[in-house]
Amino acid sequence: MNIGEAAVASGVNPKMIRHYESIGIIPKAQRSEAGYRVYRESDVHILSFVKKARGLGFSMIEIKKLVSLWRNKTRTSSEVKALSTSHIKKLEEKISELQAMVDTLRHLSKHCHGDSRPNCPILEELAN
Amino acid sequence: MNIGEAAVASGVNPKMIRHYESIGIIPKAQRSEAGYRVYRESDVHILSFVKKARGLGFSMIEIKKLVSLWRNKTRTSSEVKALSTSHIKKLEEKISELQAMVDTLRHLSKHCHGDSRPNCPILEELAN
DNA sequence: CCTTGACCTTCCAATGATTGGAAGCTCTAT
DNA sequence: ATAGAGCTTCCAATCATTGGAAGGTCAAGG
Repeated sequence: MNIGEAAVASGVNPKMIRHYESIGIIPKAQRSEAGYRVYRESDVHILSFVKKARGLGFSMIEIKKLVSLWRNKTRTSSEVKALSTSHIKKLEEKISELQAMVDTLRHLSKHCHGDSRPNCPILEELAN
Repeated sequence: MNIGEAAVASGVNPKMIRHYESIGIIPKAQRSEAGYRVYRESDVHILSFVKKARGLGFSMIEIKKLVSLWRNKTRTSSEVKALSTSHIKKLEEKISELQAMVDTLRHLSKHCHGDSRPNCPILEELAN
């Protein structure tokens, strides 16, 4: 499989596949005589894994750990769970932060006439 | 006021003040004979405005618009409200996205024993 | 056989907001 | 006079991703 085919098969585009290789997330692909990267099913499997993990918001560093845990048959599920739990915590902190912004903005917007007059509680709040 | 004093007064550190100047968020500060940036109360006021807007998650581009609306006495509150509303929408989309991740992860974590065994539904999910 | 176009390679750069450091100048206080 | 704090500019790194340029390779069709 060429990188383009692996990209279609995994849902990770060629640019990112090369990038993941360069930062060590995935092992260095074998090369054809002409220097083209060559992929097997197992490589596509790793790429799909990475894609799913990205979809759950894990950082590349965390994904590197997840991949190595996945590959390591002597891992303990507690290691995986710890990684997941701490990630959930970070996500929830971020959500709280964003929700607080929304709450503030909603409150301010509610009191903004939104008409042709210049008077606006949103700007007033920012200015104080 | 020097940049350091303006930083304390506004809560925006000197590095960021220079950065905001360089990208045109705030007007270019006047200079002392020695080339030091000199700030007045009104400059600090803008900086505080920017800081508050950042705290509400607005992007620098949006903040640039907000500052210009704030400075423009012929603005309409509908312009401000539109900016705020579209920002709220983006925030809520982000929250939904993060919440979906949390939901999935919580579900997977719940079924993960988190003990010394290697078996782990989190990895299994990522691998499928 | 040769050309065309699609694909591959590497390298460099940009995004957005922030932070860090280096090298060098200015100010203040001792 | 000198030390130390603060200022200046410039360059670089973060994080994940995307874009482009310049050049090599492959497969198909004339």
